[in-house]
Amino acid sequence: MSHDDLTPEEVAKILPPGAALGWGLAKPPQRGPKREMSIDLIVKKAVEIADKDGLASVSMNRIASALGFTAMSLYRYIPSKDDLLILMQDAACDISLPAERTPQEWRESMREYVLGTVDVFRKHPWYGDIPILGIPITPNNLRIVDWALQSLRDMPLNHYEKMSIVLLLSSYARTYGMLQRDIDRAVLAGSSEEEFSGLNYSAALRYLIKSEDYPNLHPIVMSGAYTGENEDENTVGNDLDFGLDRILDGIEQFLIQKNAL
Amino acid sequence: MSHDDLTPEEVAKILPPGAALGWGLAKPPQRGPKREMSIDLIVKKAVEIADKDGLASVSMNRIASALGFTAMSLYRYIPSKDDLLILMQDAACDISLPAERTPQEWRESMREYVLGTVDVFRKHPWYGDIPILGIPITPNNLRIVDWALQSLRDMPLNHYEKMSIVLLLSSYARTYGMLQRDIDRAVLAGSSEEEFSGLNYSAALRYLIKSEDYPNLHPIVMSGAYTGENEDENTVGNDLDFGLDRILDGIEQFLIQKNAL
DNA sequence: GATATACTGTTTATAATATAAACACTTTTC
DNA sequence: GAAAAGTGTTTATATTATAAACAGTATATC
Repeated sequence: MSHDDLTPEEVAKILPPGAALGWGLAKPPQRGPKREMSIDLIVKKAVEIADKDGLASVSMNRIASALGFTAMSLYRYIPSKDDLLILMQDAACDISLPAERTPQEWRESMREYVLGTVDVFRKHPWYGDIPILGIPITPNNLRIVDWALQSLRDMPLNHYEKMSIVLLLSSYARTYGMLQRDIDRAVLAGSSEEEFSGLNYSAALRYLIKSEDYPNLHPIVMSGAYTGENEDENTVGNDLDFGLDRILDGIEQFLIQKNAL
Repeated sequence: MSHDDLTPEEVAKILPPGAALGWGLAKPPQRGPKREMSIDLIVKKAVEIADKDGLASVSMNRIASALGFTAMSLYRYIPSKDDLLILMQDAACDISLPAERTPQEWRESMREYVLGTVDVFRKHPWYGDIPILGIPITPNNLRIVDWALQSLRDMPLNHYEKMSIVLLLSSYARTYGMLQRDIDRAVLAGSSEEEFSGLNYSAALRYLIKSEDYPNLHPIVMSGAYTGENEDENTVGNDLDFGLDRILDGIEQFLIQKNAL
């Protein structure tokens, strides 16, 4: 249980093939013709296509054609499309991390982490479309987890408390990353931010939302706040910052209660 | 802007077809043969299939076959699969809401809302697979938004502040709903909860996570806390409750600051 | 009652998907 | 030199959403 002496081959067998490839655990072939492609090249091209045209446009054929090969050739490098997705996900997590911060700057550090993670979703709008099949186990993804933990390093919290806080932050980052991405996407699709926020639907909602059926929502729709009209009257400002401030306040309460501050 | 006198037909034109159908804004056909199906029947069957075999198994052919018709017949009722997805989403939101609570019980009320929303994801594991294309605009979905607002009704907050808090809660519910669903899914797929939590990968991670590369994560992986070994040593308990408590604490701070309590 | 109109469900057709199987080559190992 | 392992390609399969054309049916208007 605690004494583990595994060979790289054994480790590769435990992990999903895509993850094993991400860790570079596949030993290069000894015989046969020289390879004309590489895993990196394939993943890079797949990411490029996804960035430009979305995850749905990433087909084996499209990738291979862009590289000047046939679809089937890719299977000599990556066993399935699911494994390719794992590799793409990890590639998107290959970001440069900011310098470490002092323990007193835990709030800034956490904010930096959340904003940095949101950025992954904005840079790679397809990132959130890949389903989560488990906890992070690929190298770059884990590097980000390590980054998130940095802000808590010297706090008198146990491992589980630290992980729960990181999970809370990463969840928040994921949600807002996807929200932000959806807005970007709607804007790009030409439907404009107005359509996304619901501005176009204002009139329809005013007709449909009766105060009998929706007593609490009714006044908000009527005021135009639900669909984001009169954005200048919005005292809250950025929703992302608002929610993040509440979460950081909540964490602060916990840290005080734990005598960690 | 504030004086809107729209006919149902005009409202139907503003909304996406799926949403218009959800609101019952399509006038029944006047001529032609009697319809042998109905929108409700189709959506119900689609939900049934998705619940059993996942969203990917919901094809026009599969739905129609299950009802004893051909795939193309469905297009006489719903113009596209995207519109069907909107209707499925709204159908999943057709849940029974608990009794109202007093203003002092705002914490319980919010908790109830979050847990109720998480339940939608667990009951309909496909729910989170449908991409969000904008703010809620369908009847049952908006009923849930109305429910969430109830806890804030008598608080001295403006519309934007209320919506931001609801967005924070609903985002949290979404994240944990999907997380919970992913765990359920992994268990169902036979890979067992252990595989999802990463227990199966413990040995591999202990080999891969070097303290030089992952200084903050290293001790957590080595202790087994990352992969959830020794769950009995976990002092935090349920991650969902932990994060929710932090968020509610953060909201409480905000309410105090606003003299709302 | 006749006819035009609107609507029904069906059949046929299309382009795209992941990937399995068989193939002819090529490089290394024995 | 022969065997083994690996290369990229060709061919084939089952599945997808939905467009177009069809024959039949119920209603509206003459």
